[in-house]
Amino acid sequence: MIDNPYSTAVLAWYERNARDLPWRADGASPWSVLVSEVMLQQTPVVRVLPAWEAWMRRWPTPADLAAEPSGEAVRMWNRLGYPRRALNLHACARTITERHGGEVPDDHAELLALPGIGAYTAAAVASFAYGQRHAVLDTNVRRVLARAVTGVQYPPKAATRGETALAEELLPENAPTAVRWSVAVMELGALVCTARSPACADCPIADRCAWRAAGYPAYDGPPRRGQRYAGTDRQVRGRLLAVLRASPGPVDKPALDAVWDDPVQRERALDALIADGLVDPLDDGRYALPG
DNA sequence: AACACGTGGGA
DNA sequence: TTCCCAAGTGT
Repeated sequence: MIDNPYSTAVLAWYERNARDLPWRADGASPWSVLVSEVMLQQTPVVRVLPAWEAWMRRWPTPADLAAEPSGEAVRMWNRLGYPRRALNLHACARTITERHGGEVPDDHAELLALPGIGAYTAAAVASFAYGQRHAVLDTNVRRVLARAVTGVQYPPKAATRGETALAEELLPENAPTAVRWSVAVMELGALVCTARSPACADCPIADRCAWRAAGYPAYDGPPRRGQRYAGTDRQVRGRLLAVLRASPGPVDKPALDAVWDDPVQRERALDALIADGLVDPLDDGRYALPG
């Protein structure tokens, strides 16, 4: 049975080229899949691998993490980036423990209600942890579909209804096949149909690729300006949190003041971290990771 | 609907 | 060096 014009070739390619990632192993728990998906939000696989191993070794179940203060999750997060994801995971663990009997929910809507779990992650966990049929639309899938089907170099900056409709239309009917298709397209985007230099010679669907057929027209949309980092509040927040993570206990204000010259920006960043729940201001004037 | 939100590696 | 990008989410 042919589900879409690409499925046979893509599934066969995945069969031979899938990476051996631990969260794809047969025995991988739903919790371990959820943790991997959150860590992989905007963070490359190679950097997630060791962090995931350490995290799962320390907190094999949601209850294990729920029993700890949130600051331990932030500390364990180390330099993965976007540390509020650590807070989200901790909050997920508490909710799962208190309201879902300690089991990661298998219902898409319940997953979506968890903190830090959006459209992509809910679909990914329902698919990869529970074998359900959902359109999984991440940056890899969006790029592959933009090229192979739509014939353009890059998808729009934000996912559109049209992209979601297309992904659902291409999704195989049979649930296990749909799951396989989803992970296979993601893998194709990650390994072959990459953003900068796609390896079209290795692509199983190059002969049906609309972008290739059109002669690889260059992206012509509005300039996609990257976000600057140096000098931003984000950089200051990063430095502040690095000091807290490196210290086994609370730190004095001067230790934090030392990371950035501009006091206005420094205070603004610290206040924001406190508001976000990533830093705890103690009564004695010192600061700590949240308890 | 833009924008904020970390970090590091490759070209 | 600078810029782009990496399994996004929340506001």
